[in-house]
Amino acid sequence: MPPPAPRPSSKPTGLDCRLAVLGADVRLTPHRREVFDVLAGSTDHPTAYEILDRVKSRSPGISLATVYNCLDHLTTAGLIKQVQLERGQSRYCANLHEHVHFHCDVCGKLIDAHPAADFEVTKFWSLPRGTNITRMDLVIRGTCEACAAK
Amino acid sequence: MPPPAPRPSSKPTGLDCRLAVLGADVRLTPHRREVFDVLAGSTDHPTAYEILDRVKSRSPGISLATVYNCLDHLTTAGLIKQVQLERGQSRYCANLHEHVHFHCDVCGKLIDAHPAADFEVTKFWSLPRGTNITRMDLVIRGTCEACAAK
DNA sequence: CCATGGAGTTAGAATCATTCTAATTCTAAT
DNA sequence: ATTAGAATTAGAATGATTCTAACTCCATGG
Repeated sequence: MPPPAPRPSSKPTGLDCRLAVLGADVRLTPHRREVFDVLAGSTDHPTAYEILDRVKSRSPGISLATVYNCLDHLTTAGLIKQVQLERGQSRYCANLHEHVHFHCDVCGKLIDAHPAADFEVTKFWSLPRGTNITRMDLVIRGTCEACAAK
Repeated sequence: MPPPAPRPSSKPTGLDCRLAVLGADVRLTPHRREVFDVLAGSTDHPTAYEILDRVKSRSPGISLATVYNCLDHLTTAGLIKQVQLERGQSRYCANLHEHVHFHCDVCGKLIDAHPAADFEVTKFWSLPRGTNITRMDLVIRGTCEACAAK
């Protein structure tokens, strides 16, 4: 069967508002908005389950499936980042400034590290000609201040 | 009860041989050896399950649990690296030269990228004083040569 | 205004990767 | 040979995520 004709994009009214400032293209439904707000108000890179817990205080009825759904939409739109450190749960982060992550091998804490100087991937690693780079995820690992002091 | 006295480290004989060249400290049992060999002979960063498949041709009886067990030991010993790109399966890599990974968002291919110049994390990202860095994992994302050409 | 359709939401089931458990086998040092 | 610790195993258990199918909501068009 033929693919369905693309639906004419509706004007942003009502729920169809967008975070224009950030150039993102998602409908910010109440749940998505709350998930985003919770994440924006957290600095500890919560897991999906932790986010559910925090969103519940405002929207008691929300389900984990919806949290995952919202997180996926927000990630696709570039409003948040998914951080995959190791096997198991993904963590999420709404720090939209350019940054990388430091992970303490001892206590497991995740710390944002902000750029001190401009950095160009291609200066340091060679990739096949024609490769198109869109972004990079850097995880620095070691022992954090507090754990190193012990 | 008192902790058991540390077992006197035995001399490497028989299976207790070690990959001295690499400075690793694991007993290389036949299975671990085979898992390592399969990985060393692969450039496609296989998953645990793919490794099982490949090892099976030599050791038909090996189980997935043993593959995971071997992979964990080899990873701990620093003989291989575990690469976590996204939710889902971990991938493994026996490229022991310093390198980072490029991941194609279109076809999912994972490519090793080798350093072209010396790189110091602390030149580019600021971390709290006292932080002790032991290693870093960089994933560059974008579109690979072949997919970009389309 | 009401009907329609698409997107959002939901609970719960299903899936998938990984880890655990308990029994068994192997290895190296008594 | 005996023994203790490590490795291995199958299968069960767990945990995170995704899927499914029903349901709701809103914007649009008749």
